[in-house]
Amino acid sequence: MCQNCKKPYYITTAIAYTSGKPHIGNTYEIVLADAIARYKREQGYDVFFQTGTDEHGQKIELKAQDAGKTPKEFVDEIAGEIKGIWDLMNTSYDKFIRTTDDYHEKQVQKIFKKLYEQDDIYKGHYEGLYCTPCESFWTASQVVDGKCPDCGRPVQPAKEEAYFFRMSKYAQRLIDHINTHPEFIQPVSRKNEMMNNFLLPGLQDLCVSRTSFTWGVPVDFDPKHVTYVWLDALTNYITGVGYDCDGNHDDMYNKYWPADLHLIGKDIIRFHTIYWPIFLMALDIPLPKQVFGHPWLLQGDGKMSKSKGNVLYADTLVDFFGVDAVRYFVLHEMPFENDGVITWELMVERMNSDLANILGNLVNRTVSMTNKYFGGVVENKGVTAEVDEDLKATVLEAVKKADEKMNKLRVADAITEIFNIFRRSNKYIDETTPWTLAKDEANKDRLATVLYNLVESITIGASLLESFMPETSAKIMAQLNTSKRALSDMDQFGLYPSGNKVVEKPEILFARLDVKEVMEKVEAMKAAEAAANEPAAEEVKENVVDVEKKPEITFEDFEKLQFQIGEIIKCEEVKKSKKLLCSQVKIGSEVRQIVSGIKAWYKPEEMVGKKVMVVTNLKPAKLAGLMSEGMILCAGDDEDNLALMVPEKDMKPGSEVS
RNA sequence: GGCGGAAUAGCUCAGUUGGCUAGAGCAUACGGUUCAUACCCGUAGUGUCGAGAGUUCGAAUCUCCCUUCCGCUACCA
Repeated sequence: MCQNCKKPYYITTAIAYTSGKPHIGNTYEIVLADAIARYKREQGYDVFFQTGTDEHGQKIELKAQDAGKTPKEFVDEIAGEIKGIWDLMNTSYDKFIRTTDDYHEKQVQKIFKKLYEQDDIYKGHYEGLYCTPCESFWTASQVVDGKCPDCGRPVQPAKEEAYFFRMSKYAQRLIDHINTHPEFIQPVSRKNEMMNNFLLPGLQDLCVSRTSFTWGVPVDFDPKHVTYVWLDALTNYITGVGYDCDGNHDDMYNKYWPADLHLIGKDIIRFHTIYWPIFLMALDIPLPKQVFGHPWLLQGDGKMSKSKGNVLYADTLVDFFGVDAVRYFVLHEMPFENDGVITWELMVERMNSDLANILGNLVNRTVSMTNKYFGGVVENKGVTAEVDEDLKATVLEAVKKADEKMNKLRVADAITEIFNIFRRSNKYIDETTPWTLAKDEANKDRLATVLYNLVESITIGASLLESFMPETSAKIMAQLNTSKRALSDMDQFGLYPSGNKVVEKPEILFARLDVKEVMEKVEAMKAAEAAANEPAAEEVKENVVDVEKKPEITFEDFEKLQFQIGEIIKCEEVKKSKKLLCSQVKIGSEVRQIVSGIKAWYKPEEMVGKKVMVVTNLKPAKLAGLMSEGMILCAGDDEDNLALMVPEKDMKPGSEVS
């Protein structure tokens, strides 16, 4: 590499799934990546920042169908919406890749073929290990007594073929890599989880193709298969920079791969730290340097979900607070390892105390005083006092500390360090009391120096802020009539051009908000939304769950099942298990013991007395050491809600359901 | 059930290899100030550092045990 060339830095986010509009939790990731990317540019790296969309899969095929669109039309629309939000948030990505881009699909096909030809991928046969009703495949170790671990029915020879990747072949190499590169998985606590749960017990082979749907990248040598999610999605990180399976890589690829950082949600750490590295090993490509699984941004009243009506979208928040306030909030409120919380009240609080009071007001009072006492001219007269030293030290120290925090990806902590500059500056005003100095002409030069020091401190602080709040940073620079200070110049204090003139009238950067007023607006907005959704038939369509379809069965198959009403007469927790409840259920004249995995949704005492629908001719099985003679039926959706099936009228226990 | 982590002020958390009266922010109360967006600055706090035992001159920090919570995972008829 040449001496004058900047060091490359390649950062990616996960690609967003185009099944719907991303909420603020999803948006957090791109903002976080943007802050890191912008900061790395400040540090002098040649940054390439890639994001994009994951657009294949059965769920999208079904959603498109419901919307009366082709899958491509559907994903075009959603991808556009996602890109719109990324742009709204002022994120500086260099590339927006879509898994439906033709160069990507082409490479996925080549990669699939290559891996197949070198025997890393093989066509699987599930003889004796396929459960037809569950439409699931099991490995020998998963099958219990020759029966499906899911439903307990005997597993049968394969009916559907699929391609598998031999994960175990590379497991040891990956274990060694992780052990010798402690920075690879961040935060480190995740490393143990991956090791103990997957790598050390032995990796299962991974299914990499599907025949049950068609909206995907076809396997070109066996077209009834489409590539299943991970081999398609993960490879975006290399195809986006011009990887070519035949070796004719784009220069971009040679320059930027291996990636410096994959920024992803903690839910997909496994795929990025196990499957992805192994795919790369199979392709004989270097591994990314670091994978950071960030925590989640949660609503105060639980996980965001449409049915709860508590989903927050970036654009809604921006309407209330503005882009930079939202950026500030998600970046500041999210710790490194634990989940962060977002509520309207917290947003208002941060907005008022940090942005309006500490930062906005500081700029405002400084500019005002400069105008009032010196007609806007900022001049360093060099009349120093002891307090100045502490101010300077704090400012220069904050620059260093923020830099250290950013190098460790501690973005929230870095912001806190920057705000220490503003806090210290406010204190400096109180210590120097410019309004007192102004009363005596003899102190004029001291007063000028004080204001110069303030303007200089704000210039440095606001320059640092650029990575996190670019618009605000620019606005402050405009008010101070200067340009952004380079990071490399921040090791000294006093570069603000003496004699420069600030704007005449300070513009309010962040207006204080009244919590009550905001909450009233929020309630009004929610009410309007509810009213708009209520009568609409689309609502029904919107609020549905799509599940993988099971093969058709005959009436004879159905007749094999027996359903009856059972009354729960006793119910207690299964102590050994986290999820199980053990119920005594009266069905006709007999009482059966049934174990169900519903502890998270129902307390034993609220189960008692309920009449429920039971599958009564299911073969008894042992669960956590207890016999279970049947199955209590429940409905579950994609948002983790669960409801018992109870008869619409009161029925006698034992009544048959047909 | 397996593996891992956590428990510190009202709230959110920080506390490096054991070492002086245990810290920050927010919220609260009181005081100061008036350049500024009723802002800013200062002071005050309360803490059996989850319970118990141990090692040590000395433990928030190390060991053991208990309780509670969380994460991943298995099971979830």
